[in-house]
Amino acid sequence: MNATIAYLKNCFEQALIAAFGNDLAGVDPVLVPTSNPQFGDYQSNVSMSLAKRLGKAPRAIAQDLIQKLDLSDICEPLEIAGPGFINIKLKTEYLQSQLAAMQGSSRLGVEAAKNPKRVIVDFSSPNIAKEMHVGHLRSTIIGDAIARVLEFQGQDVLRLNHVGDWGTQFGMLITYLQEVCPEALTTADALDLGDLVAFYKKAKQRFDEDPEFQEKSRQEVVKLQSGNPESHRTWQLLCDQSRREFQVIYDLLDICLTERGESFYNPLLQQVIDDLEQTGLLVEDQGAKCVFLEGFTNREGEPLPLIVQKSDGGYNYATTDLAAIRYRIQTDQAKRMIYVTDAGQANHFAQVFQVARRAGWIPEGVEIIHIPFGLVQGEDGKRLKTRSGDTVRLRDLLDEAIVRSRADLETRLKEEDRHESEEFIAHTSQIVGISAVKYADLSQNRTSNYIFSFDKMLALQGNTAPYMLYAYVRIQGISRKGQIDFDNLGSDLKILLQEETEFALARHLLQLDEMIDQVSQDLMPNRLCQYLFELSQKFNQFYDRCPVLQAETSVRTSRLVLCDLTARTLKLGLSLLGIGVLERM
RNA sequence: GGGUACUUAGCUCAGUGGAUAGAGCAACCGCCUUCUAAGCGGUCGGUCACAGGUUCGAACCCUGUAGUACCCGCCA
Repeated sequence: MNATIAYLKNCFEQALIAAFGNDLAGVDPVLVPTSNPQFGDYQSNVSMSLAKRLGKAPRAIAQDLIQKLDLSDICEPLEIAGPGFINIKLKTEYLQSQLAAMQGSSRLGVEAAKNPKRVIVDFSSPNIAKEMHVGHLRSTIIGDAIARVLEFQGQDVLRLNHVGDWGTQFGMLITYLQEVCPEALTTADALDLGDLVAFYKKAKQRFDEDPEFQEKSRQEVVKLQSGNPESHRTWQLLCDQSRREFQVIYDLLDICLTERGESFYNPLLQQVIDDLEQTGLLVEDQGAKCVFLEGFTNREGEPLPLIVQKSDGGYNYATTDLAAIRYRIQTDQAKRMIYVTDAGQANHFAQVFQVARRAGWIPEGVEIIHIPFGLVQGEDGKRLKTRSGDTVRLRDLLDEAIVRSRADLETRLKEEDRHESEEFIAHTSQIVGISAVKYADLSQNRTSNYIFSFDKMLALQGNTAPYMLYAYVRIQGISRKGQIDFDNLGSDLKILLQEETEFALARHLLQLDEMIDQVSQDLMPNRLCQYLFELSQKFNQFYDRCPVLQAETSVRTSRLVLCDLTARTLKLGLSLLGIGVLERM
């Protein structure tokens, strides 16, 4: 547990000073989990790195260091191995007591943050008047998982949905609707959102080829942005409708967001320009107001501008993003701002962050980071499309996952001659299907592109959601069979570690808090997935080797605690990924 | 042309300075009178794109080369 590594680190730091003098104060003892269980639990690699500095052989350094260390309360005697590694093996009694403490903790031994910070996670961000599509999948799933991990830590998390609810698309759309479907401008739900999307595409086409239409659209935007009541009402209608459609998907995914779209920052945009002017960063170029960037150049090697006010006086997304940064710092009091968008926007954010920094808008101690992720690709390695070449609607994608998982389940029920209620089948298929989609996405290193495959994510074996859900179900099976109430196993339970698989499982369980701490720092949910997958594997190995219910009383109790801890860890870990568990499947 | 990211087993991917580079899938071989075999064990499989450099130690850091993807002045 964290407490363990922190304790060891402290001991090593003192031993370094005791052995080699005050010069070594502040040297990192390089304590890491061992690369191989045969080396124990942790290893220190500090001796090798000090060889040159101290002018001694690494093994001799390790020897000197060990003499100043007394860890006999929690560790077996330290061992020096290879070129000078110091291997640390925790005592069995220590592991057992740590497990008992974990068992008695409602947070499984994971401490809450001591100084909670206001953190903003900006994710999902679909566009009004368009449907959510596969492009929104990763931001939504990854952003939610990151928010959940930080919330579990006790951070004060604000989940913001920066929806595209402003801008030129509305001018086009309103102009087009005036022509073909005027009732949609004044009546709620006169159109299906799907139709709206089709209209949007046609409007865009008209916009691109018809100058007269273009001009009308621009005027519509101006009308809207200048607060014309009629335009505003139409805009409101379109937004409401889209919002309800988004909510269907968020409900299906069990994701909570606070909507604060681009329009929210509208009243703040002029101030951004004025303040940039004040700082002296603002330059007028070809009629547009911009800030010239450092480290970004065009074809000719000249500095690239970030345009914050177009030559027609309009603002663009850079302006909105700058206004949002200011608002989030000044009003929301954010100390950490996390933007979960695709890697293609890396440039844009680097530029906007640079301007905000140079303008002095990001105070000391405020962190602002872009969390990029790669494309979702089809099995052909190209951007994921439907067979007809269209963008894949998120709704269709999720429905298909559920339909497929239901088909799998029904086949299985038939094979095993099991009979289950419609409610059970529907619920199980939904959890399995949605979990599979989420887990497949999260288990991948987010920075790389990822190949979407229903067959792989729904596979019952391997690093998939169903495999882990099954491990959880197995534990619930023990509970049912033995009529065990895991919540009331009793107090003062003794844990006895004897078998290899018990030790492996126990050691893994005790790494939970390190894992969560790491994910909260590097914001890589795939590490948590890896941890949970390995936990499931280690549990299945234990389950295979160690009978639980038939064991004699003291062993049985101890193994029941291991089962309970595994189940609770899986449930917690999966919940941080936005994935629910099942009692049976 | 510039920028950013990527290139690891047949396939999909982990592994952001430590010991013999790992997992899943696929293929093959075993294990159900015993808590759900949706499981477990085993075999096979690698010039970590290539070439230099830094380091006691490099898949990982630096430089260069090749390939792939994405981005590059008034869309978001």
